[in-house]
Amino acid sequence: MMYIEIDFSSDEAIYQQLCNQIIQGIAMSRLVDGEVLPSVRQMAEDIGINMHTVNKAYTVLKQEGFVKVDRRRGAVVSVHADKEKALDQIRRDMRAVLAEARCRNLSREDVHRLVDEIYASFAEADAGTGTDTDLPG
Amino acid sequence: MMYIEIDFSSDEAIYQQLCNQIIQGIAMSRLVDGEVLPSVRQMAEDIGINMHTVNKAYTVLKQEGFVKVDRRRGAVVSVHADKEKALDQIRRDMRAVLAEARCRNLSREDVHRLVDEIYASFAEADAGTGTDTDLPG
DNA sequence: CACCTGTTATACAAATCATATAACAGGTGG
DNA sequence: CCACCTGTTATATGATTTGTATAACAGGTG
Repeated sequence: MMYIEIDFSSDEAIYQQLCNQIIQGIAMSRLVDGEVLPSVRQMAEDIGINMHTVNKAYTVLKQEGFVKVDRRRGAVVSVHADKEKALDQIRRDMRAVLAEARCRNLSREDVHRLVDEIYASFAEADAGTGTDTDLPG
Repeated sequence: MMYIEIDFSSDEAIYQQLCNQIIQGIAMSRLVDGEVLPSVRQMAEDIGINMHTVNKAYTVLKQEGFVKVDRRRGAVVSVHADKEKALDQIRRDMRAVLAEARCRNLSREDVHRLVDEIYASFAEADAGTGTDTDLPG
């Protein structure tokens, strides 16, 4: 199972951090389609938080289509989302980030480099798994 | 003054929406360095929200270096932020957005196109102002 | 039938969000 | 000096969110 690390001093909600880390885990192929996440009780015990906080994270992930629930197994990674459906949300979020970036005098090229850097870091952990990526070199 | 539009049914906090729209206004050069924002009381009345909600937004913008306060004039747009100081936050936010994008099967090239599209939209309103941009064509 | 899943119902404390009324400190202009 | 404008602060209140806690329920497995 992948490492989950929660920053309890962060202003970001615990369930939100958990969601983000799982999504990033999927992006890095540390979590692959069909993989079973730890049960809400197990995950809660591992991290040292309440069961309901984990459940809330799973519920959000389910609503956003990152996991599906199999009653016999539990929460299963399931990435069958199409581009178009989620694009609106991504566009909104991206717009906010880019507005800040532009105010900080980051050029379009700077952002491209940052995107490449992060996408590369996603694929790094993915190197030996045989998964195909969109990466150059 | 630029248009501010609040979505009261949104799950995003009002002061947060206000911050984002002002930052996007700066990114689009609808708000330029030295420009005076409406007073907290005026802005609150215009939008139909409480003075303190506006004040909270201004306080956040001040802490993040987007405005400075001139006691005689009020909140003044002031973008003197260096790249490096704010880069960590941008990198974190960008990483979260890109993780979701990659899970939605957006390729690196797709993201580049999205970035170009948004950056272009920033510069559009900026077209007749003589401000130099990083845009191609 | 025990045992594992997610899920739901309550309840509770703490924090956040938005509102409201009121006052204070500093700068401007009549 | 005095109204008048700024941001700012102090309190208070109500709604919502967050996280925790105990407990129970429904469905699938062995």
